[in-house]
Amino acid sequence: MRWTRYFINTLREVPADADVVSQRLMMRAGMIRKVAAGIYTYLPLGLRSIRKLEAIVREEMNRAGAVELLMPAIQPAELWMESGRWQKYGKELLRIKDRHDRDFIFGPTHEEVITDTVRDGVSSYRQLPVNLYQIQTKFRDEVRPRFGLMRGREFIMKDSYSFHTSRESLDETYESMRIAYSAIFNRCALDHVPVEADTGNIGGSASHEFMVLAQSGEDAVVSCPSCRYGANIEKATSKFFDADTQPGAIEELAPIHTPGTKTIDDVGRFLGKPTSQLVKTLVFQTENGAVMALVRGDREGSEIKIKNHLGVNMLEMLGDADFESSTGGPIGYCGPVGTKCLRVLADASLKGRANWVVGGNKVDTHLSGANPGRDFPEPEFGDFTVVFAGDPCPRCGTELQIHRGIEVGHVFKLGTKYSESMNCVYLDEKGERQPMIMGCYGLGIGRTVASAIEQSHDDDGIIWPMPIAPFEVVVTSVGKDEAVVKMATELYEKLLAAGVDVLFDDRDERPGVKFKDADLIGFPLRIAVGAKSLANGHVEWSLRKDRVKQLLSPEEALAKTIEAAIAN
RNA sequence: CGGGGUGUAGCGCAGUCUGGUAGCGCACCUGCUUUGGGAGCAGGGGGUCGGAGGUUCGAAUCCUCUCGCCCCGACCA
Repeated sequence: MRWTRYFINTLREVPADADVVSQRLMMRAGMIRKVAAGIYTYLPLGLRSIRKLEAIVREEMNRAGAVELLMPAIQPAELWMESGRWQKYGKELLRIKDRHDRDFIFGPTHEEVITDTVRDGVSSYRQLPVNLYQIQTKFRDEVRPRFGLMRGREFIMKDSYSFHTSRESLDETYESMRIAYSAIFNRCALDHVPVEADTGNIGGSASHEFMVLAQSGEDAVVSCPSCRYGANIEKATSKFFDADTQPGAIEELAPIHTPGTKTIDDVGRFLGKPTSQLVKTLVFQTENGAVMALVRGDREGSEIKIKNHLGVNMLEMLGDADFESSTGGPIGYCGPVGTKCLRVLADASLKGRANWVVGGNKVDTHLSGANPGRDFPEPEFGDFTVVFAGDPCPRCGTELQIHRGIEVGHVFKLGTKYSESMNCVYLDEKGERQPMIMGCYGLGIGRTVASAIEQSHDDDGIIWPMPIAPFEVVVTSVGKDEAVVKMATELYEKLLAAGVDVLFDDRDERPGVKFKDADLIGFPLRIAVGAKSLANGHVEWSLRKDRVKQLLSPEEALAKTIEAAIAN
């Protein structure tokens, strides 16, 4: 491809609304163009990288035994009503009506359609397992789209769904998908880590996310530096020891006058005790009513963990308005003794501890010597707190670390959630109807490309990993000298003939402009042809990643380029 | 959904307070000079100032409504 015949528009200035590096560079390099919030055009250069990644994904999916199909972006509401997600999915579901006023949605994911497809096409255990995938544009009406391709409302995703007759079979496919995902990210030279994850809106029993570690990541990843433990902070646990707490003698329940101590820090200061020895009370509103969660004073409650434990759809901090009527105590002095809350949860770090200091459900009053089982009903113990950096690893006890990460892939064991609600069954060897056991596997295409840029760039532009670079090589002619143009054209044509993905910068521009553009777009290899070096029989060969220039004969440059390009 | 900000040429911005009919840089076109890391000079094209309504002799500027976009929070694949 010749630059002058292509469609590239690089920007010297950064668009004002781009705030992460991948978005800035993709916009400046002319790869994407914003059309509306979270909605982008993939310009020719950007589309090339997307297509290259898609090809890699197809290869690895096919290798893993998955079979490609393509489902519609638009889906009838009935399927979503059947699975129950028409109500549950919320405002992110982009809903539309057709001319007959019938309800449809733009698909954010395809569990419903694939389940409908498979229940129709599979009736015997002999046809299972099957693993189907597609690469397609998804729609999620995000509350706050941002960061370019990182969080769009319209985005390209690879999604696969597998159907099985047994847990073991699901485990096998799940494992093969995890291997395929790692292979894909490795081929893109992405520094990634698989971690345990919450299942969120999709549901199911187990799930892992593939995280690319990057400062701009929107997720927090907890990892252990010595064993392989890694988890999204939503899911992460720690082996949390409470060394300070010895059961000791059981005290009597006694009120303490604690005027003006609304926060846990106030109480700690007032009583002269570290907050770790106090109990913090959190109250949430759910669709079933108010719920209380008790955590150690120096820890933070995890809404996701609490929500999962309760099995509710809605969980939010209880507002001021109906606080007292729901809990029986004022804000700041709320506690488990005599509470009106329906359920009381307590973090595992409190288990076995005696003589709790808790809110007294009366203004300016706390209670000491509160003992579960005696002074208030035994709470439901569980892991309800957020892991902090430095907490002991749940597996080996080493201090955990927390990093920012970008979620580029997510695999789930769905079990029978959709097959049961949607009656997706097969006949087993005995002729009995059984729900299929399902798995699903998502991979964000645009997000992966953006992540590659997040991980690999410098002040001048993108440094592409060769496999997803829009072009592998740029041939830059420097000046209009006849011999230069002739040599550059010849090199370009030979590279083309050798099957190398090459762009010929044949523009009538000053060298500085061409080099700056080449660095910005980030072609992994560059051959520059200029009059001075050509007079000595040389062209200049360099890699984008180190920009070390080598003077080579045209033949050597050609051979080296072909070797480097074909190598991947 | 709450809070804050912003909308003027393809991109980055000034002009708005104090009303007088739109400007700068980049990009683009023409010419000359230049030519190995975003050239110089000269000339030129391009904007219903987000939209609607109002006030006024006159509105980018003041008022009302509305829409888009951005940030923080809440929420969430």
